[in-house]
Amino acid sequence: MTYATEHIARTLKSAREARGLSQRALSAKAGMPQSHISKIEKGAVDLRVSSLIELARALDLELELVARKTLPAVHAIVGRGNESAPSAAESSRRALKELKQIQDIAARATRARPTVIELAQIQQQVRELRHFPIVRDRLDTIRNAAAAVKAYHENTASLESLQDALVQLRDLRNALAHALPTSSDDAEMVQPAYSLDDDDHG
Amino acid sequence: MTYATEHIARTLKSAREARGLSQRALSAKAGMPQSHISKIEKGAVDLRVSSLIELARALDLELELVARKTLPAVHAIVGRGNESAPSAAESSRRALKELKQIQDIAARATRARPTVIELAQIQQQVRELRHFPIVRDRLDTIRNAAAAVKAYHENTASLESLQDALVQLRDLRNALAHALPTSSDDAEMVQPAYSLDDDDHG
DNA sequence: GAAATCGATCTAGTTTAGCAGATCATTCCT
DNA sequence: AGGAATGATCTGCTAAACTAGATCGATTTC
Repeated sequence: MTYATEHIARTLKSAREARGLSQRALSAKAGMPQSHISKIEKGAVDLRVSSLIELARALDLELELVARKTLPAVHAIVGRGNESAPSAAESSRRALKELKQIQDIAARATRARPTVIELAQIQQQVRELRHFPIVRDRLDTIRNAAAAVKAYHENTASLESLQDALVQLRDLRNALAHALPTSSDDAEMVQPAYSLDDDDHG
Repeated sequence: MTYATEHIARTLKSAREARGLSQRALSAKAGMPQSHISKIEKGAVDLRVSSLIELARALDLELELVARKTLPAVHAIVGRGNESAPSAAESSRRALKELKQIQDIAARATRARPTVIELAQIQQQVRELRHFPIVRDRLDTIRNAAAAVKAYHENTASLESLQDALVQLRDLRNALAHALPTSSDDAEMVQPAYSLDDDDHG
């Protein structure tokens, strides 16, 4: 009961944050009180399917019932590999913390200088990066970017260095995205579309 | 509210039938009263997520929240095309009825002669065939198979003709399965795996 | 005709999601 | 110090999911 429910809760929460929505903003979109969303994301409620669908729709997500046999293929597309990799998850925990820092600093810097669009773009990149399992050897890139944003915020660095950081983050995101198992690659490794139900000749 | 809920109801029902489970058998597996399952499959209730998950698990299904952008790719794997094709659905209604007949006759014949494994295999084939959108020009194959099973059941045909029918059904199933959009075919038509969230540079 | 199994439908009772709306502690910005 | 926005946490209240279990008509088999 608790495991799958919490998984959904996490998915909803991170989807909301990835879109930069507050609980209140989402509550308006989905047509339910913010207090309820808070409870949902904490896994404190066992929602009804209609609520889950409404919430998912507001987040550009869709509810699907997939055969367990096709799960690997589906996850390859949807992008999982997170909670199935227990050791990799640990290595990316530090990266997540770092990303969170960048987000904070960038948000602050944006309020100080709202005209600098690079700051918004950096926030966007970071938002997306939070969804990839970051490998250790890429952590430096993130640290460098964090330092760059901080330095720019404190007026000890030029706009150029900020743009550099942005490019680095974008490259990292694209590299990670392409590193995911693509459909063309493992099209033959994956469960074919026609063995949906049971096995033959039981 | 109603649309997506009913879609889930249909999915659950056809998954149960595909596995040859009765509502009572499923209720035992999922740990809920048969009366409740009946209501669920009729779309008369707005279930809680925990119930949906329990039910799905009992049917070897898994609940997934997928980004709307990846829906075409996911459907290519999971296998849709059913309810999205309104005209093709009509053409396969007759086929479904025919399949249902084969299932009935084969079940009866099996009880009469439990040692004939071909009968069980035919039932299995039919069970799987029910999940494909049958095109008109394949209907004859099904009709022929139905006649063959009936004739065998009534002792007016040999075991050989029954085996022929089985081979025909198997071939049909495989042909239909391969006719589905395979991953290798439209791998490039499909949403790439890396545009999960929003678009860049909003 | 009897027995079994199927899905649908009722009764009655308990639990809980969901709503409306207020409150609170944090945090950040002026 | 004040103001704005964040997420978490309360208070009723109502609607409905869920439980346990019995019953029903239809099929099907013996």
